[in-house]
Amino acid sequence: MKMSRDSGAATLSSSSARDLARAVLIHGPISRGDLGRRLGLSPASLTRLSKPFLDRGLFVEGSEDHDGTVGRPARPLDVRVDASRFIGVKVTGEGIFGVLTDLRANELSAAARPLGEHSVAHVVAQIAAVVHELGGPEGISGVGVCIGGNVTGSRIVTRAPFLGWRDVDLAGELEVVVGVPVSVENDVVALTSAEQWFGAGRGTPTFAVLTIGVGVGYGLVVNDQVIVTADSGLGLGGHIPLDATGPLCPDGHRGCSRAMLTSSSVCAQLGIALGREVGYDEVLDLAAHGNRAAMSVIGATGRALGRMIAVIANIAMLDTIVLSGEGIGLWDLVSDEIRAAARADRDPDATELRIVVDDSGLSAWARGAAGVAIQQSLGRLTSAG
Amino acid sequence: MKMSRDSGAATLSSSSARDLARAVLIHGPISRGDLGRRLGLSPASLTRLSKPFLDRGLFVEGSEDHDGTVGRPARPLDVRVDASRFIGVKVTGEGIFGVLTDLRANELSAAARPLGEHSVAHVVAQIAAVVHELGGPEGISGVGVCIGGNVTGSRIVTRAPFLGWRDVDLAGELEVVVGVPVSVENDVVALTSAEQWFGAGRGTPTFAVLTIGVGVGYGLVVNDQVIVTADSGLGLGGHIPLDATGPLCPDGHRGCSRAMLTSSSVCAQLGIALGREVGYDEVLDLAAHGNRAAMSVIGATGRALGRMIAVIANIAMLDTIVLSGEGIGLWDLVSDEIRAAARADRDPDATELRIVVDDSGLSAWARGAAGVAIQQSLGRLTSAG
DNA sequence: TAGATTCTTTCTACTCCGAAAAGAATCAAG
DNA sequence: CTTGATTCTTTTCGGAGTAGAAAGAATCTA
Repeated sequence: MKMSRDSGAATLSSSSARDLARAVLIHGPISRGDLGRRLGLSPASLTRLSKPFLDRGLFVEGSEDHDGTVGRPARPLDVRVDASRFIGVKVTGEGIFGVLTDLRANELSAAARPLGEHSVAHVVAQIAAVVHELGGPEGISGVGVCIGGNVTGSRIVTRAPFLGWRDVDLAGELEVVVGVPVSVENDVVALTSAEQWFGAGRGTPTFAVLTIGVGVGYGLVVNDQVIVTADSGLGLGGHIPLDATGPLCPDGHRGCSRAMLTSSSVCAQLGIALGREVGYDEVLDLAAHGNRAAMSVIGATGRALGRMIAVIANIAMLDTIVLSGEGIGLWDLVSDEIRAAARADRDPDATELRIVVDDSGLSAWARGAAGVAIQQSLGRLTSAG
Repeated sequence: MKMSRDSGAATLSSSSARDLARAVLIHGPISRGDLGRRLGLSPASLTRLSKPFLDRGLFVEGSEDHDGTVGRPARPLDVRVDASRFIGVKVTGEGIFGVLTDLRANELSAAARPLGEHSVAHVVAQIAAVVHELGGPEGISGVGVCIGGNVTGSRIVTRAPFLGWRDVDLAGELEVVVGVPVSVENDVVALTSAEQWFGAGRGTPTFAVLTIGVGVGYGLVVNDQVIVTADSGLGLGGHIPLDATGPLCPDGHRGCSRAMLTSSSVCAQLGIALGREVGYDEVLDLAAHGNRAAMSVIGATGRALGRMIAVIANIAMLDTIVLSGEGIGLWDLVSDEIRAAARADRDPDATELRIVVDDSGLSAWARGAAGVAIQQSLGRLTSAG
């Protein structure tokens, strides 16, 4: 028997409702018609599905977007982007970096803390300090944390070598302190998923994310699904042979991606040439000002990066690659060489690659963590209402 | 208003019905309960969905498979594998190779014809001759053709460099001659899809297919979907740098996968050493009998293959690789070196790779073509009834 | 002011699914 | 040989979700 008591409390938790919420979140203000086409649903279904979201104030109807065409103007749907704030945190061996974001993982402010020791209690305390510095946890809908290592169930860090952790319930411990839902994810998975929803991969069903910096990160999205395997936390993208004349990596591979692309490797190469220690930013600066040794090192790095891009495109069968990470500043110096090297290792008739650079550097990781929190929050919204 | 005229003519064409047909075809005799678990459907749905297939004689109920356990024995469903025969054909620059198969792409008999010239008419005639030699087209439910090059819509060869073809409606021309439905597909896509349905990839959601022989073929299946892109026919897997000390490929890449792994390259390398021309089988034979030069060449080839496997596993994020092609005979000689090389280029903590060898050689391609015809035929069955 | 056009909503019927109960076919025990 | 336990399958019934058609709404154009 049908209840008439609350006819507005329709589904909100079905698979279509979840898809709708996701589509609106990702594709900004968008009319019901466009949504119907995108999701493969009829206009009637869109009306039905969007009503509960509107009733609960999760969606707003945008201004009537009449762009000169005849006919009734579309009333685009959008999420109430100001309705909720999230905090994303990247944990490294040296410190905690956090950002405050809106519902679309746009950075509103940032904060950082150094990390003296690696005990769980200290890391949790420092994360909480960053959360407070960013104005939380009051008014915050969720906190996302990303970390280099294996994470299961978006909660437990099963293995984080750089912190010496095994099987730490980081989400649980942090929730006790901050009092809002916490999601934990592998850093590369978080970044990849955030690029898919909010970043350079928006609307692209298949693409790869390649980050360079302290390490080499590699994430893959195929047919709108982030690929996560048991090995996701291991950094498998760091073992690709790129240059047989390059330096050695810790595992003894000559010229593999870690040996060629990480900041420490680049600095070490130039350090040998100059006979003194240099930082990554200084390497870029020297190269930009014409220092021959620096240009040579950066050039070789760029060519290796181009080769890596080509291998990824060939093997993962895709044509869009997002570059990110703290070390991506070299793109501005040698983008032509990177592109040329990538093209040289592809078939001449192959599709031109689309290389997108996310130059938000360190904060890209933290925004990725926020993105994970946002996605989890969306799941809670649509399932519990 | 419901018609009672044909209450058994239930769906048969819904998405679930298609999934059911596929699952039964792939997983052999299987009970409704297992199917329900596999497809995520309730027992009630399985009864409903399987009824029309049983009514039309497309499925049979297997013998009651009571294996000692208590309770009512399961009545497993299976396709009528004897009900239909298919022919798969591989077209190369030198000849036509065809196989007769059952509904599961098992080879029943084989036939071959040389290909003197490459005109469309001649190729069509020779394919038709092979079909007749295999007992067709009477009693044949479909013919699949695979070919190295770009194919669209499972019908049109848009580009086949080794035949000098552009935009040839091979399916259409052949259907006129043989009178049964013809499907055309890129050879690597066909093989990959057949391995997924009927071969080594059965039940594995994500895996890669790597073939060596005249060329290097590479196919990818992620989350049960064969990855097909605009570049699928180009042989992108042939451009992976593997050995900086190796020979050159036609594009000038030193030690890339084509330069290292193709039969002609292997033969040429040993040919230089011995000062005479040798065939691929002879190279393997010499290596097996201890010829130092042959062992060296095969060893280097095996190590390159291992490195390629590692790159694929790392970049495509998978742990199962199917090796096939006419040149895979070297596996028997140097499997240990291949495995060792693959392991060396992976993270020490990474999942152990599952390397599966399909040693059916040339006929693997033709069975792949038959597999495509079978899949198309299944689509016709479930859509039209 | 009256169409024309386009977007959105309402109404209704249909498809598909699952939960629960009933039925069927076996084994085990008395 | 009967009874009960177990397991698989089928039937019944109601609910969730969808699309098609027609109506309604909001704009532009003549």
